[in-house]
Amino acid sequence: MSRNKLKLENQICHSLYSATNALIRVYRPLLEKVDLTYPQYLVMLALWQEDQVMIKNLVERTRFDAGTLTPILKRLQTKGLIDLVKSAEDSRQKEVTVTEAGRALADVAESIPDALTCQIDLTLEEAVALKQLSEKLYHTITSVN
Amino acid sequence: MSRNKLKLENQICHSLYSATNALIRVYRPLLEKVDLTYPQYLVMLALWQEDQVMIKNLVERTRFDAGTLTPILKRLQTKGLIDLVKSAEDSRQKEVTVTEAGRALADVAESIPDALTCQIDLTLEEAVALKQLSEKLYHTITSVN
DNA sequence: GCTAAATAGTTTGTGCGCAAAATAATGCGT
DNA sequence: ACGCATTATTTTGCGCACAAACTATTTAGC
Repeated sequence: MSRNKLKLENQICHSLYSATNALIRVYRPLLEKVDLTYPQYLVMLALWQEDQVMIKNLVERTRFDAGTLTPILKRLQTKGLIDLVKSAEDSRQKEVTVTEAGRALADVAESIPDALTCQIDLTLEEAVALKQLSEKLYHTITSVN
Repeated sequence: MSRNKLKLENQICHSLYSATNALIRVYRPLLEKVDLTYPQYLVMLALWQEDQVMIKNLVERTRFDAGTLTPILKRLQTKGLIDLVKSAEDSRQKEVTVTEAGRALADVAESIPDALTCQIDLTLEEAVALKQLSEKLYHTITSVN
């Protein structure tokens, strides 16, 4: 059997890729009630945990590319969910703050994680294993630098 | 501890999402020698296994949206790797065929899977588990319809 | 046989994802 | 103090990802 390694069904990345996209498709209707895309939601999750941080900090926590984050933040600002203020100490940096409206949105978002869990038919053990393996993959890849 | 469920580090999807993106970033330099993006590479993998198929068949096997696949196929055609011919029996359909140049590219692509494996530091068991869990997630999500 | 529904594929518009280049401000060496 | 590397962020350009609307063809119902 030649070219086994080139077989689509042997590609971990294809499974990971299609599962991720499918999962985000499940999120989409749930995120409609907060009017956020999944990447925007991730940024808000990070900010609900800790805001008044520089963009650099969000790059680390969300794992987004800086070039990706800039337009996302601009859209969140346009929606009135965050404020972006040039830092006084170091004017290269910008501080991101959640507005009152942005903070109020967290109440609406509270129901999303449970609603999602209902739609993915994995046991808790499977979910934890999947998360841990993904984390390990991410860290082994990004630490090779 | 309030809002635990909204914590970024409890989000499976964030781990999956960032791991997938990181993995595709590892692919990018490897795919340079065949001048393909990762999605284009996935389509070629599918076609190297079986071509002379309709686009519908590729939608199933690659799990790409039809609207995503159309421009990818157009680019592969522009590169001279595939031919697209309107079906004689059912002229709504198009048959996709790998050209000679497209088939020759498989020889170059042969080295990619091994090169990739070297860069991700997972054991075989972990890789298999990650793939199987991703597959299960994908299937439970997409069968809910 | 004609109309209505279904199917295959394309188009359009918005939003990432990211490499590479650009911009701007800070820090460092001497 | 002056130039030069570094750092933070933005811009540009291309390629997905996908919902929704559209086109063209085939199939089904009657």
